[in-house]
Amino acid sequence: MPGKPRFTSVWAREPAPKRAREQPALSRDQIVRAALELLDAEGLEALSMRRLGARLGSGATSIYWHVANKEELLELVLDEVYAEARVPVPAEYGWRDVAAVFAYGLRGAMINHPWSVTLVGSMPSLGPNALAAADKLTKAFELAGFSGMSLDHAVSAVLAYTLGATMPEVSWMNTIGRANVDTEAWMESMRPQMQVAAADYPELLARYKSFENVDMTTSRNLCFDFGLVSMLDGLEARLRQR
Amino acid sequence: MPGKPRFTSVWAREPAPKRAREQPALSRDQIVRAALELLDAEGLEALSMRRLGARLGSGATSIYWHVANKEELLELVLDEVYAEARVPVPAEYGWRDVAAVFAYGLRGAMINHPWSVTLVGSMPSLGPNALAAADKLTKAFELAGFSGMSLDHAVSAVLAYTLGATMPEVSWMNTIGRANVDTEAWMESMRPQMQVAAADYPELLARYKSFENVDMTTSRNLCFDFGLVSMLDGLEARLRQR
DNA sequence: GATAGTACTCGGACGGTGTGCGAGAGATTT
DNA sequence: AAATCTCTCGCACACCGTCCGAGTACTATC
Repeated sequence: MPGKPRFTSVWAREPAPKRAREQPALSRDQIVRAALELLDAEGLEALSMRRLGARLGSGATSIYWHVANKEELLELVLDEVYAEARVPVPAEYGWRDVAAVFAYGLRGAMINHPWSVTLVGSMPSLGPNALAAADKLTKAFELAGFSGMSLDHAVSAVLAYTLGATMPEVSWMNTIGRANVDTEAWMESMRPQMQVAAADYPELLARYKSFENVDMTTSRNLCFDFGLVSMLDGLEARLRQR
Repeated sequence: MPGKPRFTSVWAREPAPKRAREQPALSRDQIVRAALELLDAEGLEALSMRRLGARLGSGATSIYWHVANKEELLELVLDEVYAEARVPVPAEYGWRDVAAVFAYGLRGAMINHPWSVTLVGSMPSLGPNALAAADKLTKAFELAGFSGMSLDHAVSAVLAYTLGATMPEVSWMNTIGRANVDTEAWMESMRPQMQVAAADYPELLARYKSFENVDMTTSRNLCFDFGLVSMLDGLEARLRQR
């Protein structure tokens, strides 16, 4: 009897049955680390169980002893990205600083691991590192005076903006090709297509043309900061009015 | 000679060579429509070229005459989601109303088509409908007094928040299972795992427990609204101070 | 009306994919 | 010594995206 569909996630299962043999030759951590390397080096679609097995010097199906699914493996790897975004301890900094450091940290981590943006769209982030980050953020906001529903909502808002702002950025970089760090070059290479695409929107095109000679990454940073500060300002207003 | 890697996207190619035969038996629109149906009915991983071909009553490979790639097909389908988010004409409403209607519209469209969240993480949104929405939003903001870089940044901020807030919501719903509209039921079914996952964060758990008896969807709506209004407030402050 | 060309359709095949299964190896426990 | 547990892995299955080339039907030209 299948019963009602249950909620499944790596985080709901025992991480490892036990420590039995001295050297299990393969371990969950090892697998996750190797997967991370492969992903960083060759991207999401280069990660197959066979390739991962080869990199680990073991059979492809051996992995399935330590991990139930490919999807579970991806959950584990995604949480590693959240680990890269450090959150300062709440008591020592103001809530705005905590939020900003976290936001920049998460953005940086996602940019460092471009494959992660595809994953955040595919699965919820319930890993220990994601939870820890959310918890610390919540504590900082609580200390600042947020309470009740507003507390959760404020945390969610910062998280949402950070994710939503970073995702298209990285998505862009992904389609351009990760090897191409030369921003000027790809800007040049895509202009003709851009004109075709935006032919119906002369204003939009004009705007993008005017950005040609500003550095792309700093421009992106400014844009991110603008939105982040706006969000924090909006939250602060809500904090003061009560 | 491969040359430098070019920027490729559906939107940069000729949409259809010409109209030659009376009834080409298959058309790009038809394909996109069928794909949409299949996606809505059975989700992203149920969409294969063979299944799509079968649904169209044609061979799987026939599709490749009208569409270069599966990925291109997905770009086309994703843009259809943006089409579902109507943006009121700028001149008749204030910028906040325009932004809010768009944000709610896009969120609704993504919730209606849960597979879309995976796609927005995988590819940039450069389709005509996405561009049209961005253009109208920009016009409304310009009318309101935003200018220069702030204009783009403000539009990006609203877009980013909307995407980032909706994505986790839908991601959640996806893993729970789309057929399960009964919010109470799945809330019940996942509580034990939730406790395991959040065992290290008693405060977090306590907070979620306190939400047990409020309706999940209205709670989500409130959360979305909170963040959106905060963002708009922040933007408005920036608008006034100059 | 014959001929050439264009616009499509489609079956077959190729090289991949995730993963269930069962046989086995080696250490530990009884 | 026997049984049990932990872990590895080759094989096989069903399915995937898509290249290729032959085949069909319609249009344009002579």
